[in-house]
Amino acid sequence: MNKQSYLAAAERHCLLRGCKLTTLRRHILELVLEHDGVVKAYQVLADLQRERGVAAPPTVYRALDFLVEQGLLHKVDALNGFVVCSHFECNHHGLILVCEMCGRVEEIDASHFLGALQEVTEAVGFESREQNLLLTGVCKACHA
Amino acid sequence: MNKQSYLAAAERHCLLRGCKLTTLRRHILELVLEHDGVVKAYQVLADLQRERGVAAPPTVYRALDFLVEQGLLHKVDALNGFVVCSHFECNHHGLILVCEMCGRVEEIDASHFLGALQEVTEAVGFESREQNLLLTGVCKACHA
DNA sequence: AGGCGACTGTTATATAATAACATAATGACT
DNA sequence: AGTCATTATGTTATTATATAACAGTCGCCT
Ligand SMILES: [Zn+2]
Ligand SMILES: [Zn+2]
Ligand SMILES: [Zn+2]
Ligand SMILES: [Zn+2]
Repeated sequence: MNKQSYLAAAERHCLLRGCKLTTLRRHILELVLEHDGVVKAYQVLADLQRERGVAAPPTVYRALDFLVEQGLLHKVDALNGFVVCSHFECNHHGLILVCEMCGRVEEIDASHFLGALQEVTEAVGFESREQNLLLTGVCKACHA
Repeated sequence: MNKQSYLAAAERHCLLRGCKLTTLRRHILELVLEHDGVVKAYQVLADLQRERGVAAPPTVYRALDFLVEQGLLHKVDALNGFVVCSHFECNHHGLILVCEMCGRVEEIDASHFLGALQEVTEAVGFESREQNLLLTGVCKACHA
């Protein structure tokens, strides 16, 4: 999926959810899309400043939080970063693999697995919030 | 397991692994043990300062990193915190459930799951580093 | 027009983590 | 014991990450 159609789909996705992908939010989503893999908030901030002049952290964080909330991005806690979700339309349960060396991200479907996981947690009365699990490690390429 | 026997076991554990639980590291482990659930580095720092006078961040971070490396603590990325591992001696694959509301932590064994998980990731050539998985959500008590 | 709710701008600050270098303690070897 | 390498700790400064708080703007409804 190229960037233009991704952005169009993202816009539809937000509308369906009753909220708006504003110019700013869309801009920031574009900036994230420019990168491969994990992107950091302050990197996005720098990009934004380069393109638009002055900008402050809250501007970026608010937009990123919005995008995460809408499922367009996933937050990568282990790296203080964000990654694009490439299949936000299906109600997926993804397993996100982040390479510690190159920063590349691979999101694989693990619905069956995470369903089973949910059973385990529910057995102890725990209601899990996230539907996307994240693992850090070393990818195929870097692992050689 | 009470604190004294935990600390003794921790000391043995380190020796077996060919490194030392020094006075400082032990002290910081004790400070973590004082709390329930997730503890933050700067909280430990404050505790240390209260007990010992002056102390700086690197002192705490180095000790915490050591303890994580030895498997005595787990790092909770999602909350920038640390939790005690209560069964570091068995070669466990734990699933750590962190309550977003109260901060309490429950570590349940999920070896069979994580074994299956490993198979999935290996299928795409990814070598996962962590053996302990973390989920955030809402615990039984807070969930009512 | 007026008021409301959302989004955004702006300034300041809080929180988390590390770099870089200095000093001290430990242990191996002669 | 004395030398030397290694590890651990102290110290200062800085970088990185994230949020609070308030002010202004804009579209929309009445
Ligand atoms: Zn996804
Ligand atoms: Zn890689
Ligand atoms: Zn554990
Ligand atoms: Zn709770």
